[in-house]
Amino acid sequence: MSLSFHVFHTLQQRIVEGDIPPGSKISEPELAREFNVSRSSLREAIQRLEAGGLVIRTPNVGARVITLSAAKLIEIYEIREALEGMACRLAAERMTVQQIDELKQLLSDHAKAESLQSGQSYYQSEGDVDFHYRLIHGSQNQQLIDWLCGELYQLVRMYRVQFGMAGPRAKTAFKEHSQIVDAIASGDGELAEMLMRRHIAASRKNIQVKLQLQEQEDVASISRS
Amino acid sequence: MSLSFHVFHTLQQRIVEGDIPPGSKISEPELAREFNVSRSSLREAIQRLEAGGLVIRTPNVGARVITLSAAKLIEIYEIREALEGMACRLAAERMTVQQIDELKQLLSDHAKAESLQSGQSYYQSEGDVDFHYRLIHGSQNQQLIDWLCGELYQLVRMYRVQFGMAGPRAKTAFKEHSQIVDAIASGDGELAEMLMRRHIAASRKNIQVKLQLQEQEDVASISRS
DNA sequence: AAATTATAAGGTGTCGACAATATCTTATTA
DNA sequence: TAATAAGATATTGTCGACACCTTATAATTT
Repeated sequence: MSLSFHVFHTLQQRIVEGDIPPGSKISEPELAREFNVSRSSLREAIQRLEAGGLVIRTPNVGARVITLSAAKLIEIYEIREALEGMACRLAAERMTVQQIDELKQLLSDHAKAESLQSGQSYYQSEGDVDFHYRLIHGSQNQQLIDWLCGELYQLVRMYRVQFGMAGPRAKTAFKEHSQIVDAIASGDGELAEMLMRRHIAASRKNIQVKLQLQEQEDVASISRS
Repeated sequence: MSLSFHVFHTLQQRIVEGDIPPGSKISEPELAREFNVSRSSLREAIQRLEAGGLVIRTPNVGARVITLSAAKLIEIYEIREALEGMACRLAAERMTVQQIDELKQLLSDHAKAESLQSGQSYYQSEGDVDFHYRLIHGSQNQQLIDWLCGELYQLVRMYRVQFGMAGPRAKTAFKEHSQIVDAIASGDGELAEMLMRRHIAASRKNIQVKLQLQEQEDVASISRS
């Protein structure tokens, strides 16, 4: 496979997983040595990271990993609400009965896994992503699929890791997912969209209160010191 | 300014304006000679074009300008409906009175220009874009702004040029714009979003019937030959 | 003659090097 | 001592060159 692509892929993973922390300088010579590639290949990798919104390059200075903020996370969720809502509407109109059955299967698998493990680890990290992933593909809108499952997905993952989100919304989310599938199964695009939008908006609000609490803790710890 | 950026900008313009037609091969050596730059700089420009979705690169083969299709255009409008709808909702909640006044001013300017020129040239090509542009910025969602006014905007422009769209929707669109501004002025985000979605959906449907007609003509001309 | 293989040409991927710019260190001055 | 200026160092932007892969052309075979 292309050398620069391999470097890109590795760096993307490291950034998203927090191995290279937000705000870090991306040094071309240093990384070129580490990967044993020329700077040309490394620069191409960096450019892809920039295109994916994971790093920001300033002319004649270099690239830095993006810094995360609560405000930007909210922005992402606003976009997700609009886009995945639309994806859900289209999915309701376009998914085949077979695809819908597979979605139902996925959901019942989650139900079992949840009752078994009684934890959110499986559900939140794997199941939730899987569910949204399939639904987006059900929209059969390639541009939508590419963007949501590519660029935006990596950003969401990065925030999940950095802000440590597992959330106690597992059971609630499962119920919401079920309702969405029902709407899709009955071909009600309008309802499916509305439910998905509420689902994501609820997730956003959940995050907002959590972040506000964190902020208050930070303020408290500062005034304590 | 960065050399590669200049090349990128020029090529982007040529592609969008149709000067380099869809499906064309992008030859690195050829263009490097034309711009008097090294292949490195040119490759960086091509990569940006790829990131912007204007060209597609296949490994060890090279880059080609994207090919346009009715299906892809519909996809874009589905995305715009969702995203600009959301932008409109946010704008209604967040725009200052001054910004809203400017928007009203813009609209009345359009009204004058329309009655004066009695044509759609000014309105459709400049006014429509201007209106949507301002509204999107009103959302104050930076990610949304970047994507809609950057990547997606260029794609829309490219389709407009290639498919020759001016449309007799000037008067209708103006009325719809007015309603949207009214909703924003009264701070009704829900209504503003709905109106914007209808506005874009109507535009999409308008395009769809036009494309269908073109297709029929094409079929007819083939059977005639 | 058509299909297949071998050869030649052209293009892309990758590399190391140099020039221009930015950053850090040291010396100077108020 | 703090701020500024000058120099040294490191990093980025750009270039030309080479190796590998793809594509076009010519030769061979059935």
